[in-house]
Amino acid sequence: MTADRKELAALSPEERQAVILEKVNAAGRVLAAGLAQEFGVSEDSIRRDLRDLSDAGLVQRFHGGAARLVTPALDFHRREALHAEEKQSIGRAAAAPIPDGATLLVDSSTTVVRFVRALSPALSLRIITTAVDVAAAALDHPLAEVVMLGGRLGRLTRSATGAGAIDAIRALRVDYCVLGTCGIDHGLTLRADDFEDAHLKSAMIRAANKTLLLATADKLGQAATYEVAPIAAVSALFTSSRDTAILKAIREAGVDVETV
Amino acid sequence: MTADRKELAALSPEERQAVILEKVNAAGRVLAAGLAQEFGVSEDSIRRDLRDLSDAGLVQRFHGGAARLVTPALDFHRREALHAEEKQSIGRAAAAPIPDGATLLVDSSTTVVRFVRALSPALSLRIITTAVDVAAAALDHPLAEVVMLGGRLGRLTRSATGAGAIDAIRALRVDYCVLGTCGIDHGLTLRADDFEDAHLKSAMIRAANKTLLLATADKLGQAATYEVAPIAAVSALFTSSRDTAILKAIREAGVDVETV
DNA sequence: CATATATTTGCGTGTTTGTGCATGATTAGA
DNA sequence: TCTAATCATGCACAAACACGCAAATATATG
Repeated sequence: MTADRKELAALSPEERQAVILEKVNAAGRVLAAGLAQEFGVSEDSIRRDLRDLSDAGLVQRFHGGAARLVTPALDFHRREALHAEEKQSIGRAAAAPIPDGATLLVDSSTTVVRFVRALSPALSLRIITTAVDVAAAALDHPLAEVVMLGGRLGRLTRSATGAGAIDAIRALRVDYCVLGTCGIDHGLTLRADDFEDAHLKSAMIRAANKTLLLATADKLGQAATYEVAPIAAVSALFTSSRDTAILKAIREAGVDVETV
Repeated sequence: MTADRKELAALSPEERQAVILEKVNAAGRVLAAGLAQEFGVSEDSIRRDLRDLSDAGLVQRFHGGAARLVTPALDFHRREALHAEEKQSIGRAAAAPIPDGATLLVDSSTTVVRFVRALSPALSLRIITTAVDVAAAALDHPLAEVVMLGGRLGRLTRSATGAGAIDAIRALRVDYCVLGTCGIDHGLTLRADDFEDAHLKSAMIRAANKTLLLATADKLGQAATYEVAPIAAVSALFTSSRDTAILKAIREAGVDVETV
């Protein structure tokens, strides 16, 4: 949305790099030659930008351009296999208190996929999601009604993004919002590079009566630049972390913390 | 080095290796010659890729290609592949003529999933679908932009239904519509019980410049109650059927029939 | 306002990487 | 064994790259 260019107005390197980073995360990969033409600068400047972004650890370079850090190919399944047991038990714990007839709004993450799989088959549920993998898992549930929110799919999250999805969420009113992707510091945080997702998640939280947060141990204390919501917006946190200091602080914010 | 250098977007070696690794793990084994053709590079480059992957301990090489390092306990993907070599070759045949830069509107079926997997990784495509499994497969394609149309998901087709999806399709204008679920009699037919899907499919056909129909042998001559469109609405039929009588009739309706 | 300093940019130079082709070596299969 | 296919190695070429330098621009300071 910010890509509006005034044809000849020269952008500062910072601005340009911000736009490039956005493009990389949206498209998966960009070519130096194409960027040079788009911005009306030489390829050298683009290369300098790419090097800066690479040094900052935000993109991965290759000959001809740059790509997103985590390539889509080495993918979801690999991440899912990582810390599988931990995610499994978090998912199980979070699924336990879900009552019959509930409507759930579920974001995209490997942990919430476990959560969906752990939901009792005896429950009649309504599961709404933007993520293809969550939708696929939810369809295996015998009684769930599954609604997929559409849009352009992000390669990394394998989930819908953009204004369409956000608008659809704004029109919703659900019992539970189930999140698994956020880092937790003083609030729920996301890396700045997917700031579109941040809007999506805060819309999800607003649409829900209660917000459940599922977080593996590595998520706690992970400060990221973009704050989606204050920690008090969360109703309950399910985590494998044993970091008593942080957990105590979260409890004192009024969050029901359950460790597994 | 003159001649027409490929206009196709060249993948970096890293990206190519990631895709190859995926293919190896999905298919069990790959052939160097086939990969070279798919990626539009020489066999030498493929061999270098395979050597790198082998050095990294990710695949096992053999003369002619490479194989998965550890064969997982019988996978349900494997069962599907074994049972449906027919679908595989139909998908491959239908994928072959798709040009670079095309926009595809894809319906839900196991056959079109094969089609999506068979699309050359060297192509820049835009894949729009209502089916979660198609979306998941499309996200593995390195250059595709994937758009998921939202809505309530049907349990059987694992795909969006309803007025929302139909409206979204009405607003589209695409190059190819790829269908795999219809029966074929005198026209494209669907069982009466999913008449909502019939509306969806006819909207998809109307949105497209060309309609490709992928049909396993059992689909031909299968009369069902609801007619989605006349057979002449189809541009090309890819099928494993050898039923000369029906195929002749279809050809005479102006459809380009290709048997595999 | 003028000058000094810093930043950014484009171009030239040499270096690295990726690729394809040629030439032998190796292997699978008859 | 023999034969054809596959493979490794060396080489050449083009594309992409990093580095240094000078001109242009922006920013700061007296």
